[in-house]
Amino acid sequence: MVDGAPCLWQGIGKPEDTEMNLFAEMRVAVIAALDELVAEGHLPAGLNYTNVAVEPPRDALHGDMATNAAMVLAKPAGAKPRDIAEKLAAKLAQSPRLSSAEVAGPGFLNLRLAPSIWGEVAKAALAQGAEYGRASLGEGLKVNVEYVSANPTGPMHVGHTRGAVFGDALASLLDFAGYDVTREYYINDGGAQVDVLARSAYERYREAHGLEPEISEGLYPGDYLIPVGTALKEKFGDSLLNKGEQYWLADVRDFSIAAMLDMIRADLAMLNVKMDVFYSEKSLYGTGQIEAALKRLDDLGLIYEGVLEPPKGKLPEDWEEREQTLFRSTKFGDDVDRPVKKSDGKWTYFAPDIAYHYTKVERGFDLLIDVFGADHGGYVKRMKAAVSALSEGRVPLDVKLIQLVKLFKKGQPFKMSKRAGTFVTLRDVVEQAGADVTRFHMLTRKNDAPLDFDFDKVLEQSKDNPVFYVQYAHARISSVMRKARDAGWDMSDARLAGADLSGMTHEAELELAKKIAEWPRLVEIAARANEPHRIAFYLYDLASDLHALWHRGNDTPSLRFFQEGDENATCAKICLARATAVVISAGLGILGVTPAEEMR
RNA sequence: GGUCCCGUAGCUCAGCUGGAUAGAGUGUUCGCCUCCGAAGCGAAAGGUCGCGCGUUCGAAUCGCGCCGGGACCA
Repeated sequence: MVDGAPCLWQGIGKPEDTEMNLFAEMRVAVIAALDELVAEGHLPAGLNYTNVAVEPPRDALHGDMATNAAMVLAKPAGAKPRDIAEKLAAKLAQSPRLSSAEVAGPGFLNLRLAPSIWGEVAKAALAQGAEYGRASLGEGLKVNVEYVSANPTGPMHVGHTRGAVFGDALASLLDFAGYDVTREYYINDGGAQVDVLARSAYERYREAHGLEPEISEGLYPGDYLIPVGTALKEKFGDSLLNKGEQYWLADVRDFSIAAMLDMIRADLAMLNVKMDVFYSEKSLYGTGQIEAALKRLDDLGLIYEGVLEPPKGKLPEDWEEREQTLFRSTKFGDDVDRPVKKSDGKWTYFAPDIAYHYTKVERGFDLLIDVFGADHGGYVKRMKAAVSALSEGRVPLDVKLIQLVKLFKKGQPFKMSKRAGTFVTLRDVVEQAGADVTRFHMLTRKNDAPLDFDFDKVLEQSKDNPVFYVQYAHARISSVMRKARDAGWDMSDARLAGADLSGMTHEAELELAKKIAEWPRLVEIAARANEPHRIAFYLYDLASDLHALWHRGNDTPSLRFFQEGDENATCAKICLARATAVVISAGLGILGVTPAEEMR
């Protein structure tokens, strides 16, 4: 709300924390009015208002917002919906912020806001700038979002790219919705695969010495290890040559992991993905942390020695009909209990995962989110079981699975194959499409739906490319503002905030202002659902309204943003345009996309 | 065999955690460039929301069961 705006709800009181969310504000007013009806004896006391909603109606003809209050409360209040709605309408109609309140259909109350509200919305967006729409939904709760977590054994591919973009955008969205977010990457540097990495790099090291590398089956054949071999030679000279693995494995492994992580960090930077914490799996070993986590489970009576039933169908490779140490994950909804220590006394891969998540619980997070590739779907139940057990139900773990990316070139499917050398890395994608385009496009689909990525389509500059369409809207606003400044006029936010918007009455203008008014509500909905793609769709709609208004200006000069020779009128028009740009910019910011100033 | 996801206009997909006559883009048909950036705009046509049962004032949305597609266990 703009500073100094009067409290306009007569005797009802305006909530302190509405953040110019008209829908939240109106809901508070509706509930206040209901309370008055209770006080006056028209409704019984003790009604539950949780299902009372104030929403935009599907059909704009019904007004600006609608409430279902009368229908929700009819039964518990023992009254007819339309009777309640009539009384509620009479109460609300007293507000100068409403121009009408009409009962419709089975008991909807359709509300139409006073025209002056829309100007206020635009100015509120200007005044709050990048903060407009920021929500307090998260109440400062500490949430840990773990994403990417690619093995440090090679470059990241397209699948990682989508997970990285999704996790990053989700983290930003939750931050904007009022959570205290930590972005985290779990480095799988403790398992057998990093030994394979070391052996592969060692062959490249031999190659750097002019020897023929023996890249046997099971080693990583990629060219990306050639520079690592060269670097190993620079560091160790020939001191590692012709020696048994026990002499060099640890050194080469540490060196190679560091090199891979450097590469991964560079890739993430290219994609504009940020991390707060890189958490090493290896740091859990030899420090008693795995033991501590399992002791915790043991203390809760959830660890036992036992033999698992053989699974139906084909036997998994790691199944053994021997006694091993098991975690009673079935108590928390898993299908079978899971081994944490094999019969030979070694940890299973699950054990460090448990310990790692235990550190998250111990680090005081209120909510955990893991972003996994869809191929890890099988681990979801056991991880949830572990976190639920370790935190005694206090900390929820939410796992977001990222579906496959299907690549296309000129409309033709583009198969990835390591053998054929058509392995598409994150770097390939970003170099060809650009970080902004890649990010936006990957966020135009729900995380659990497959995504088509066509290198040609995403770069197309046309309306059917949402990235372009949204960027173009922002660029147009910048363009018209440049034009106004070139006329020698002050277009600062401070000046625009003083604009007289009483002339903003055309349907196309109001449409745009109403869309801007929906932004705070949309942020909450998207955050609640953990669905950043909703931001992308909203931005497309917003851009569409901007473009529509722009084109109206072609036929109707009075609707143009630039009003020749009239500074005050231009100021009023550009106030709305600038408010639109503020929201586009904030929305793109959540998606991690840079707003364009021009489209050259 | 089991687990998870999906099924909405010819095609690609949204759909507000249960609301009114289900929406965009694309494609088809029609109208529109002397006009702030046509790199488009406006309009029309197009749907048994996979099928069935249930929950209730009210279901594309929630539950159960089928059918079909995908991913994973591998």
